[in-house]
Amino acid sequence: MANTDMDEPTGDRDFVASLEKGLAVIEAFDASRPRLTLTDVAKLTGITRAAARRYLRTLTKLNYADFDGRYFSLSPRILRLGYAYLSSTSLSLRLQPFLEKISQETGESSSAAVLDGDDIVYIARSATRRIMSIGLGVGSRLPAYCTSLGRAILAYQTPAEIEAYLERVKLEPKTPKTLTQKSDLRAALEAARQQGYAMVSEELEFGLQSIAVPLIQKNDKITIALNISAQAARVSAQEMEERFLPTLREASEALRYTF
Amino acid sequence: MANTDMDEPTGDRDFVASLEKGLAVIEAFDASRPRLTLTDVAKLTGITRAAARRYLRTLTKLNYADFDGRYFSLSPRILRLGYAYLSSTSLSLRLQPFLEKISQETGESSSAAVLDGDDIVYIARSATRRIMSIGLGVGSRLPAYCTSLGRAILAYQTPAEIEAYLERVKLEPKTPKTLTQKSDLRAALEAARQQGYAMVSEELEFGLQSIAVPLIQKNDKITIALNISAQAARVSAQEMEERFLPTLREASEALRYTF
DNA sequence: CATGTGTGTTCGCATTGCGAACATTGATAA
DNA sequence: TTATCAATGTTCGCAATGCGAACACACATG
Repeated sequence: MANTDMDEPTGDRDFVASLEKGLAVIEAFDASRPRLTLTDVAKLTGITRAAARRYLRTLTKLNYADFDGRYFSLSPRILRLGYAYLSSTSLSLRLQPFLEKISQETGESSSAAVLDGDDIVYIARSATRRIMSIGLGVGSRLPAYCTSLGRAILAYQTPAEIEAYLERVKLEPKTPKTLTQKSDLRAALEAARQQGYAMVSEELEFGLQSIAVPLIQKNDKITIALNISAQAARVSAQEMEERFLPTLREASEALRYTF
Repeated sequence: MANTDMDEPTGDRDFVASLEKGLAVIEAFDASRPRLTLTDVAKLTGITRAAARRYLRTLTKLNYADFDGRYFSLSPRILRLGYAYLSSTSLSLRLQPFLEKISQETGESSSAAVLDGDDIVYIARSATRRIMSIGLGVGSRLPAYCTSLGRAILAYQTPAEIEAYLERVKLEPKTPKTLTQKSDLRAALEAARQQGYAMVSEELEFGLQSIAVPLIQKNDKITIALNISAQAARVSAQEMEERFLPTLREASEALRYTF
């Protein structure tokens, strides 16, 4: 995920380009690239090898990264950065009891996520059982277009924001059921907005079904949603709507205006 | 948490001081300080107001922070930084199934944590029910000295590392039962090392009891531990040892050398 | 209304971080 | 085994970036 917009001169004397590059270096690491040489990081971020070397050595010196003589890897201290956000908003802390209650009442997994760019990020989760092949802990991110959480949030953005999103998003099929036509996604978002919830059946992953509602924050802002997920083979869409939607709405209502 | 060691000239031309300051700015935010002015950040980090202003504006421009005209706050994008670590190590992903199995078998909450400095950081968790007053999601941190996870890891550090840790740690009492004598903690760590597990009863929080075992990583390194927590009123220490320890040991054995 | 304090901003300048050139290492071909 | 080449890591002269003292502004207080 090379951050090529670093090349754009901002002409802004208040901008600290070194911080931008440093953060890009951190984000160069991911599941497919857990250990990187300085040349790897230079290629992924578009900065020179000399610069990559300086940032990596700085991160190592500050204990945010480890070095084994050739490869760099991130260290647990990096979690302080994400924790700074989670603790500062207390999102997890305040949402968790509601998600656990939902899980307990429905016997299914429940999550909350926030929209960040074109992705949703999980900020709290209560899992009764494992129904997905990928682990979804706090901090995990998924594309918004094919998740009920993403659609429940996107549906409440301004028409201009929705159109801008539809224009730039690439609707990659995750399953044969994934909506890949932008007109279809636009209609699904409009429907979600009308009915006050979003339902996604096997668009993200085969066998997975989920329903989500938006959480109305202060100033009627909406960037958070709550959901319930279940296996499509065990729970039909109609059951989700009849059994789970009231529970979600109750939780959302209790949390209205508290964020 | 002012980072005053930034004032030390490192004389190191490979060190990027701007990155150090930028990361310190991010870490200035926490639960007690979710929204800060640039003057607040300057005070907390020890940098000038002008510098604080540049870093905060840079973070805002990169969408890592928000600005309302006077106050700055972190944005969800910051979670990408912690996610870079979690996804790169796949720790949560690989540990989660084991913790869920432990939770299912024992009916109690199970967690995994990694040692980072003098704290433990939660990296995976399976909670059957809420038994603590504080939420403990991934990224949460607790002091190592009064947690079973912390002791299960500390017990396996080198004697020099343990002595260095005992010298610098401040054993603040969290409850009347917290060990506050360093000789007592040293003995508890030695006992944990001998018996292969650590047990903590109501030292972190009243009514909370937990048992943890270390996870032996590659090269016989130990920086991760697994635990089970329960309410002291419901489960005695002896029950934990008899019923829960085998389950933990089994999981730890299955994961031996895989990290 | 004047003064003092706290907070935010500017711009001349020095230090910091840059990257071209060099050094080292490892792979490959003869 | 040796020479050559490519890839990767490192250095240091230098200019651009980030610094902070001084200034500007806003608000509180007497």
